[in-house]
Amino acid sequence: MRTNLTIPAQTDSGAVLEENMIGALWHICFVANSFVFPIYAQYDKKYKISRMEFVILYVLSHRDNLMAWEICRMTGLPKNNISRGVNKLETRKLIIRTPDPADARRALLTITAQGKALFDELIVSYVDRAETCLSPLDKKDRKDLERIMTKLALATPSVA
Amino acid sequence: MRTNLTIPAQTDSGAVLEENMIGALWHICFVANSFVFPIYAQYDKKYKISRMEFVILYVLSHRDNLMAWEICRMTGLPKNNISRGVNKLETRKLIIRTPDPADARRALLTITAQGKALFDELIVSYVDRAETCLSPLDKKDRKDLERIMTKLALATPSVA
DNA sequence: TATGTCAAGTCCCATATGGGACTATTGAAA
DNA sequence: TTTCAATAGTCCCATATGGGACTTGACATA
Repeated sequence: MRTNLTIPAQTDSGAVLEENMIGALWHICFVANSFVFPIYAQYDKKYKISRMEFVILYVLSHRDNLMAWEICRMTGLPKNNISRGVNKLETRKLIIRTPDPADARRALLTITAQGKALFDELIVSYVDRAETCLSPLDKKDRKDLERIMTKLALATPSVA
Repeated sequence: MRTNLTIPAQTDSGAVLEENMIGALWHICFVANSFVFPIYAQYDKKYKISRMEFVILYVLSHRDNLMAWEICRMTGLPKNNISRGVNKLETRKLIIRTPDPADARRALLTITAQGKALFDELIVSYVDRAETCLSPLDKKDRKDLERIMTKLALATPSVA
């Protein structure tokens, strides 16, 4: 078991933000990593689904007919990685790539019934883990968290 | 420029959580990645400091006389990576490893003046980026975010 | 129809990452 | 004092990752 001494945010640098905001971002990263790590490990081990592949399935289970670069934009992940994931998912018939007849560069991606079925299986662990991780939060905390994170996600500046 | 269509959280799985909590965690991961990615790229390019090395410097600039495994616990990062980082930082004289005379397995890590100086330089970008990323939040949002993320970080279940 | 530019993906390669085995040391039990 | 288990850390290796060059196609301008 782990005691998780998180670190008090105190730096010597002339911080522009209140110092605790540095800590808040540190904690966001820590929580994000701690949250997804075991999930991806399990997906890989149990389903041979990589992080990239899961992310693609996640996006496509919400939005149909997307191009690869749109998934990049929505996830902030590099296009070569997404490209690899798309190819693998296609060969496993979990998604379908429909070439756009009007523009040969483009291909629209759609999740298959098979893909959706797998995703619905995957998301169960995701929800379980979310339940575990968010259990210390009460109703109000959750509302606040949702509001704030949505605000941040919508405004987050582009990753190069 | 990026428009960042984030994804509405709606899954078919019988979610235990309110569905928006799945979205909240998705957003946490997205924000965390988008936040740190450019920073680490810059650290690597400009200072030849890797993510692991920065993390170690960060921790050691807050707490002295730590063992490597304590850094692992505080960051959730695997011990071999931390080990590599520690070795590199030691050869660059940014930290000092003091063997524990009472137990030859142990070594206490301390940041050097040189290391602290570098860290103070690094943290400036970190704060800048934090300022950018958190700019959509008002005072109350920030307070809430800090409170909630601290709560989460303290309670986050161990990573395998 | 040439020509330059941008867009969507893919490929290649060097490096980062993490699992698991291994070493060395300590402390406890027998 | 041997044996066993646990601890701290390192090593080895297979894979994941991301930068950047490259390919192909579309479209604008001439």
